[in-house]
Amino acid sequence: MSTLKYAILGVLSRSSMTGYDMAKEFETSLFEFWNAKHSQIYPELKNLTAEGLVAYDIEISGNVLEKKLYSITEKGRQEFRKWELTYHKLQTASRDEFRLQMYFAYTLSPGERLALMEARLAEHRQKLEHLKKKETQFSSVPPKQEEELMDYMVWLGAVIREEGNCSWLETCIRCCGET
Amino acid sequence: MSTLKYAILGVLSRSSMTGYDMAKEFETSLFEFWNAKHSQIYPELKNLTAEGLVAYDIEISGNVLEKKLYSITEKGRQEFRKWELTYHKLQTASRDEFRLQMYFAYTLSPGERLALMEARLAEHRQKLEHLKKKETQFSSVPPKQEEELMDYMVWLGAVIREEGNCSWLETCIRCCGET
DNA sequence: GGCTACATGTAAGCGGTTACATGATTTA
DNA sequence: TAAATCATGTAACCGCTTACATGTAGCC
Repeated sequence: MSTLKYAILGVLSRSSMTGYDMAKEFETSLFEFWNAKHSQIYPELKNLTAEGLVAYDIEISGNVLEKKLYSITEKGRQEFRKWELTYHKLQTASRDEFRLQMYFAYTLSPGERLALMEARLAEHRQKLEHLKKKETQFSSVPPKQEEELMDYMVWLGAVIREEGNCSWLETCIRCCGET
Repeated sequence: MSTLKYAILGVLSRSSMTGYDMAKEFETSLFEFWNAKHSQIYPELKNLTAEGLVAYDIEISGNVLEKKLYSITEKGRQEFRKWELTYHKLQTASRDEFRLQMYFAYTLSPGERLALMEARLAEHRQKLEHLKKKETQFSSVPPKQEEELMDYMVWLGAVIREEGNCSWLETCIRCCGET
């Protein structure tokens, strides 16, 4: 069973929602480590329903619009817990176009190389800044409540990753300057 | 044009080789930031040949075996340089099953959570150790020669990434211990 | 002679993106 | 009443993985 299915089960284990809401959930809360568009979510929800891992109630919004409010079933919770307990080995590093470009950047002049790295650093710094603004959403650091603690941990993971990206590029830029 | 094509052009800009050699090159030198199997490489080389960006000479190995030794063409070099000079914006964060699992780990007991994180930390520490062993391959730190300098930079990027992963997990584990 | 590595391809299938398609509800 | 958002789907396509398929060369 693909990871997307577990992502959906996980989201539904937090709270019931429509496919539409779920697409927004991926865009907002999960975007740092997973993503899925509605075109992938709707068919997957259909499959999960067929497998009995989720179920939906139809809610009427306004006069005629039928919304499908999905919930996780007991069978779904069991299946999800099995995945959640399984340790999944580290996969091969994900594709990174920028690092690929850097690897071949010996063909560029120091100035051309520097321009790419400065642009990248600016983006990572902006992302880091954006992440740090979110720190205030936590009641304490680290939070005591379990659900919030995990939110904090993945947030911290993103912060540390961005700090690493920044310090890497800063070092690279310093190296370039010596040339 | 997909990134794989530029990866291939980049590899061939370093030195001419067969599709088979290239698959090994991806497995060894590039695996930290890109990957491609021979089943993807051969068709792509065919396309690139049709586009006139690469060309091959047939070499006879032994008595009958025909090897295709691929080289980048001048047109290929131009096309590659254009890509190499282009700044490509930061994409949405790549999918990370472990972080997804952590996000939902509030459903687990502290002990169950800890087991996952300890296992992960062990893998990252091992990878970091493995990376650090490669430091000796550089003539100096940082290297003066351009090609080696870029090898060093991507290596450093991998080291910093792994150090970040380790320190993130160490913090997470410490947090768990306080619960 | 047998095993491993070299060498080149194709086919099926999966996960994901982009685009197509439709219509209701809410808000300005 | 127009625009933005809510809401649900399908279709075509792309990049990549796994498996299928074949045969040669070098080494023990």
